[in-house]
Amino acid sequence: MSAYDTKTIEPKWQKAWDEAGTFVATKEGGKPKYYVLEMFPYPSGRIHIGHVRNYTMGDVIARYKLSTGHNVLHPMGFDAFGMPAENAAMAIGGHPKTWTYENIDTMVAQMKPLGFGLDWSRMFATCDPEYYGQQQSMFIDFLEKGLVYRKNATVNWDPVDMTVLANEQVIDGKGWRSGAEVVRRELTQWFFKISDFSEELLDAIDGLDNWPAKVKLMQSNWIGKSRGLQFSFEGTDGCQAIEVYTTRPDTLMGASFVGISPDHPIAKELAETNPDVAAFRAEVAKGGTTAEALDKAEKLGLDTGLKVKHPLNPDWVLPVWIANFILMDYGTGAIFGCPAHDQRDLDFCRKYALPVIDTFLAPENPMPVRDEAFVPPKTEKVRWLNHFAGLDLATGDEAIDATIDFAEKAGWGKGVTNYRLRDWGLSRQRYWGCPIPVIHCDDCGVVPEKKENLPVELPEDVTFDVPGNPLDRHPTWRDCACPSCGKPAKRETDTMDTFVDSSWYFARFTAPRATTPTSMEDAEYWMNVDQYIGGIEHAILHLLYSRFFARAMHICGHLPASAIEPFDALFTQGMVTHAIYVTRDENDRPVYHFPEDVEVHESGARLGATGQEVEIIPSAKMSKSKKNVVDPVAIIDQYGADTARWFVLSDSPPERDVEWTASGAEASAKHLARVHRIASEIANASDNEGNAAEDQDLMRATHKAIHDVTMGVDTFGFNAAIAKLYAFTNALQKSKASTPTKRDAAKTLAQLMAPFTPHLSEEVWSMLGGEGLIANAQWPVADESLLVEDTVTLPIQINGKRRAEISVPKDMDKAEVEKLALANDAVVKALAGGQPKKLIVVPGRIVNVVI
RNA sequence: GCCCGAGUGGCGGAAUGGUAGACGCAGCGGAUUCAAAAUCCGCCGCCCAAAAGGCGUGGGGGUUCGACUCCCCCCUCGGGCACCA
Repeated sequence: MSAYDTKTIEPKWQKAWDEAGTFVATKEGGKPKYYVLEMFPYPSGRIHIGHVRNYTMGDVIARYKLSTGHNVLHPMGFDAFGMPAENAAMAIGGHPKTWTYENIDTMVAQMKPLGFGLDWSRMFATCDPEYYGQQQSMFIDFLEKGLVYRKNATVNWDPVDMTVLANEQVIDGKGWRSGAEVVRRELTQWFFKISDFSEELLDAIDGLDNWPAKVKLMQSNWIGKSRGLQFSFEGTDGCQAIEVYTTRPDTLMGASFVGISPDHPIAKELAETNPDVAAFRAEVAKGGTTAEALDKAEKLGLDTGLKVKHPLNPDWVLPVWIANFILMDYGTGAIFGCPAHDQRDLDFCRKYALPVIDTFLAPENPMPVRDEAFVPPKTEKVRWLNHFAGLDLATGDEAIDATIDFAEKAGWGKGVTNYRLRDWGLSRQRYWGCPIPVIHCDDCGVVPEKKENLPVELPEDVTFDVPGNPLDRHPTWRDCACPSCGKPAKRETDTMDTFVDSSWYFARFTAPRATTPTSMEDAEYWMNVDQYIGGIEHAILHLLYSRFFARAMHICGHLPASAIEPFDALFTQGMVTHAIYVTRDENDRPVYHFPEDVEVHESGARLGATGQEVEIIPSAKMSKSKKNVVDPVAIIDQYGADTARWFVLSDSPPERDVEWTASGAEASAKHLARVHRIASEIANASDNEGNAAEDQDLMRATHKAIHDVTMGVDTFGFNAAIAKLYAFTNALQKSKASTPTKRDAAKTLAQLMAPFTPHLSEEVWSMLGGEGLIANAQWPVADESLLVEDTVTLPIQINGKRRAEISVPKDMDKAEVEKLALANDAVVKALAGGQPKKLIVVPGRIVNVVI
């Protein structure tokens, strides 16, 4: 009997699949298609155990669908542009391109031994000029269709390094390298008009039936549709009118100030002549640009001295303040503050001694507001005080509607629908990204590059010894002739956000070598992605941008109308987490360490090499930059790919995060060896006559396993499917059935395991005389008649607590069950001669006696 | 700060509103062995000497004959917050 030797088995079957072209996607045979896609990886250097988990899930689906008669597309590529490559070039020298392609080679070499059923012939990286050239071509199409434009937007500016920083490069409001206080600065940047699609993107969420509800909810909230009132506060002498947007117009009588954003045109204008305003704007421009930073920053205001008139009473004037919590991008960049019914406004008014005016009170317990704003749900009735639209007892929602009506009729305001969703800024002042294919000409303005000159390739002769974008200081690349008039002009030196790269790769996989962005014929056949798998961290940005992009691509003729929602079903897998180990350098900046370099004891953790004490930060998503990654290569080396694949899907439900622990892989390896051993014994056993009852039992167990495992795979219950496979293996091992029945059962076991442990399954299949490759064998179908049990065990509860059980025929009628239950010892004892208050019989389920 | 999730034995976790803890790990006991590894068999939520019984799904309330599951409040942890990918 041969041992379970993964080092010979696994390469053998990988070669067999390769030679048979098992996983090369084709459109032939008139079979239904199935497109399964896992979010493609960033080539950080080496794969980690989270990648293995993610791609194994996709592979289980891909192999299962192949065996249920589908033409399967299961591709792989790399999201290869981005900051880490430039950081590596800065830190260790070399070129981002070299670093990136070497990483890709390494990762492919690590993925191949895992035996994923991928169509490697379709692989590409987004930094391939063939890919980003097509992206540039689409950018030009988008420009023609008015889907791209330029405007000013704020960036994190490092005044020492004289460069733009990413949010993650701003630590506590300071630049990560220079340590200088970051300031917000405006630059002219490129934007996609995603906001034109707000309503459509929101509406279409309803149709995403196979998306997780939480993702749909997150996207809805992100788009943030609101209805409110837009109107102007007339200025008094010297002040222009200020247009505001409010979602609570009903509280207008509670207004105590008008607030404008520090970036509001009026604030900017004032700053030119008023040094206090200029100083205030400079002060609040410190720190990062993130919503979180702005939200958490201390609320600061400055009285401009300007006054405006209340729209309902021209004698009532309100002061105009500049406040740092008002965003220029949302609404009109100006608000009125109603402290009685908004906690932030209340804090602001208490801080700056502005009045607080109640506009409504709780019907019972009508207490005026002191230090806590009164903000009941908008569906709750409240008592209005002198409401201008004549309301007395009404809900917030009713009051808002009535107010908008009132203002529209009176002609001083109009109801407006607003969205929180902002246009997508795609400009990046960095080298390692897709160049934006436009040229700036003094005479012609912004001119797109001619399509025949695409791709606009990145120049290779660049260095990263100076901060900033090397494209900016590369005259021979930057200087060019205007495509329109031929005069000397300059190329755009901004590159695209890497989210652009990942917003259409799924479409490119359908025709990865096409000389246009997509091929309609292939897109029509393969789109949509039937099952998309990726991390919940992409719930909003990547998935929303992709939904926008598919629409934009359709408008430009690159995708059929049927593909504007590109992902039919979405599954968000949990992350593999691990503690982070960190020490501090001489400047108190964090230095991260790999788990294998750290020795963890009960008393604490130390660096293996130096014994230096290490701080342990609780588990977080595995990330190369934090070095809390586990390399699967050692596990594959020691136990084989199937063990790694089996292990990452067993135990934890796929949607949940898992904390990585090294123990447990061995147990998986033992189980697979046991399956191999059982199968070998059965393969070598001579035919015999078992007894009929044993045969019947094993057949029932087999069909139960087919049913349960199929359901598990269909519903992403991989851990549950694996538990059933354990149970079935136990049943097979203990069975006294005849050899032919056992052989059939073992072949079925191999088939059911094949999506998870394809190499072992092929081996067992061939050992037992299975025909051809198990990868191509038809998935087994459960015989319903073998699934039903004749008798069922009914638990008997007394007052909801289980006290006994009875065994009854499956279809025994209710009255009979009641009789049996009342005759049960435990029930008789509990009743003590009395009558039950209530008797509940759920046929086939449970009996509950209420006493 | 705002939006979205998750929390069940020593551990990973199972459970259409119907027997809480399937399956696996660890642990304990046994068989086999000169011995060990491997393998096989059994036990295994907590309290109680055991039985009977009681308690038990992050905490507190509620709905229900019956709640891990539904509702309300709270705690802790995780994800996202538009330039990490």
